[in-house]
Amino acid sequence: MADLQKIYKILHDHFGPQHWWPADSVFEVIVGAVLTQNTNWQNVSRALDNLKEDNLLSLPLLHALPREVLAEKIKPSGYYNLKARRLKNLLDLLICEADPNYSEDKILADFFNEDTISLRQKLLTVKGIGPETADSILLYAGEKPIFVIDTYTWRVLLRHGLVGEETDYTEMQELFMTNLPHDSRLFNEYHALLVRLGKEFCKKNNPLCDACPLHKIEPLYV
DNA sequence: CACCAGGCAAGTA
DNA sequence: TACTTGCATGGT
Repeated sequence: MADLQKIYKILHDHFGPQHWWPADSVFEVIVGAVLTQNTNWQNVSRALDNLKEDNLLSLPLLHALPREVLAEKIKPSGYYNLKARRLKNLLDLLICEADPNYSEDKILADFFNEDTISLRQKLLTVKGIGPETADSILLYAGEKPIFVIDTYTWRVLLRHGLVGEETDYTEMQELFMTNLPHDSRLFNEYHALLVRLGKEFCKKNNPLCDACPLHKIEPLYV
């Protein structure tokens, strides 16, 4: 079994650390997690810049901002009406349990001060937050040891014969989480490396090529 | 012009 | 349950 540790080493040796998630604050990670749904990061970055220009990138301010105004600000990220609603739903969750006198940092620290499973289920109740967005928030904002699966991850695993077409999100997540130590820094770097590999070598209509660092790893038996 | 990008929920049969 | 469709901007 070509173990996942070995694949990690290959990727890390090849690409080096990826420094994810690019953001200036925990709150920015959370907002970015919603904005990046089915959208490239460059467009998300523009949307975040719009919010920063107006000094709106804070939990209380965004929560108070009318949805229509928020939608205009995040336009470059695409699906802006939808994402404005989804963000609002998420902000409601973060605010509703919090003491209004607390700072953003305190509110978020309190929010993440709970076990990962409960938090994940809570996030998944929010309309517009699915498994990937929830896990991204848990891992990259909350530093919880949970593995994020995205289309790049799926495509990389599929192309290299590590999983079958029918493998779903949960199965792939379990594959990583039962075969690796539950370390948030490892999961952070590993997922970022898989995305990096996907962008460079596993784009949607690109064939496998010899230059891919995983070109000849052994099949993985689950 | 077509196709793609760090998904998700709602609709249909 | 298992597909399909809507959402939308900006880069290649």
